[in-house]
Amino acid sequence: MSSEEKREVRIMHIDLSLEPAGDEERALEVGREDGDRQQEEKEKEEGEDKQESSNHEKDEEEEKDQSREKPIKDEVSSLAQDTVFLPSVTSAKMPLQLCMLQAEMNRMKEENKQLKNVIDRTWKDYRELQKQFAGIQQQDRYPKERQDSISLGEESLLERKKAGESKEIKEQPSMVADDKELGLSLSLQTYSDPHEREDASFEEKGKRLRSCQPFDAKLQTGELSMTTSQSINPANRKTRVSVRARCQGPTMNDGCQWRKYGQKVAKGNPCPRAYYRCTVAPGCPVRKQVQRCLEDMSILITTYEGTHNHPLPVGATALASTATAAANFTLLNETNSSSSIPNHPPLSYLSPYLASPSPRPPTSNSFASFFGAASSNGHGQQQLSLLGPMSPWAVCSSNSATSWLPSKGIWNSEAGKYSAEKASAIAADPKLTVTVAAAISGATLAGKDAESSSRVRNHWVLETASPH
DNA sequence: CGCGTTTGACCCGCGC
DNA sequence: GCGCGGGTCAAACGCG
Repeated sequence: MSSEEKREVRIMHIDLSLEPAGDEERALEVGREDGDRQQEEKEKEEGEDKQESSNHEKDEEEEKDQSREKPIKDEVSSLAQDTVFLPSVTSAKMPLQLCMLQAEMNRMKEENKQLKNVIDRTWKDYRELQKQFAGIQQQDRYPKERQDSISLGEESLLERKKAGESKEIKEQPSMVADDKELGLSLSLQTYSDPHEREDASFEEKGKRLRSCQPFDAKLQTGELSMTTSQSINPANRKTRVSVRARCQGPTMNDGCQWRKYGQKVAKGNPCPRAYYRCTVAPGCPVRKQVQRCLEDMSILITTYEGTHNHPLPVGATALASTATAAANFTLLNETNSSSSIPNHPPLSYLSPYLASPSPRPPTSNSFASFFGAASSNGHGQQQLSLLGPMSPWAVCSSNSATSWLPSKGIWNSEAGKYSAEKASAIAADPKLTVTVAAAISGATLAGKDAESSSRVRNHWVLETASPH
């Protein structure tokens, strides 16, 4: 072992960071280090036996003796020097010194053990609390939930949630924080009755604003994820897309230019809601509302409304594409299930150039594996889970992070028979394939300055409400 | 000076 | 009819 390596070992031993992520690794390192140190001690002793002392060397020892009386932090650095230069040092006083060193080492080992115990206890408590929290949330919000999903080689959040409830949380508490899981969901709703739209849309919106819902647990633990919800009102041809994003800045940078025209404090949320108008082109009817989530101020809820009357910047195209995908999904399903709405309005809330309300007959299942699965609750609401790696595509002014939270009580046991059918039908729509792919690639583009984009995993949920 | 933001007033729909 | 709440308007203000 080289002197540099030995010095590094010393430094690592001193580092007793309480970071949970590297706990086990650090423990291993400490173990290895202890082994190394024992080896070093043996080497020391051997070196002592072999070498005779000289006056010059005695001087060195005396200097070292003096250094022993220095504070511990000085001693630690001198320990490294001891280790490095020991082979050339011999002394009759060495055994005493070694005893002192070993005593010190033992003391530090004890300290390490105690700290490790503290960390372990803290983690146990944390896991227990997380388990309880997940259980409570499940009881409160998803009493009869059923979720289907197909993973893309990566385990679905929903799947994990379904299979092990809080198993993941229980067994891998650091996973959520470590993986920086990125979730994207598209929530898309259509209403034949304006009142129904108002009620359902705003009620749901209100619920989402008031509470951050189950997946927010992940958000709160540092997950990067995104939520998009879209509601379409055939009556007034308006599209609403809601995007949840963890964002430090006042607004999300979605690629468009916006001008603020109002601000209001909405009931139930002390955080003011800001109103923006698109200024990319004069007369563009698109507006957006921006409001912080009540329960997690770091989450920004942005709701877009209307259709752009101009081409979009690249950054906005990604978002638009994803929204269009959601819109197309609804169209497809409505068409397949003999929709009561014969002619759909342009569905892209962001751009008419991206809207493509022309579903095609299923020709391929190749995309089915990308999408998780679609299901229905038998009340006209459908949800599609999809998974895929991507980078954050809506970039906050500071960084990007996004998240999604499913609406309440979406799933039920009747969903199964819809799932395969719809997943393949959706998958068969080339336009959807293209738009989602565009969203993903655009995401990478738009989110290039987002942190940790290489490690993120995504969870998408597409949710629709058919006007039956 | 132009543009964007702020903020109080106003409008409108809804429920009682 | 009245009150409430959400959404919008527009004058005032700030900034580059």
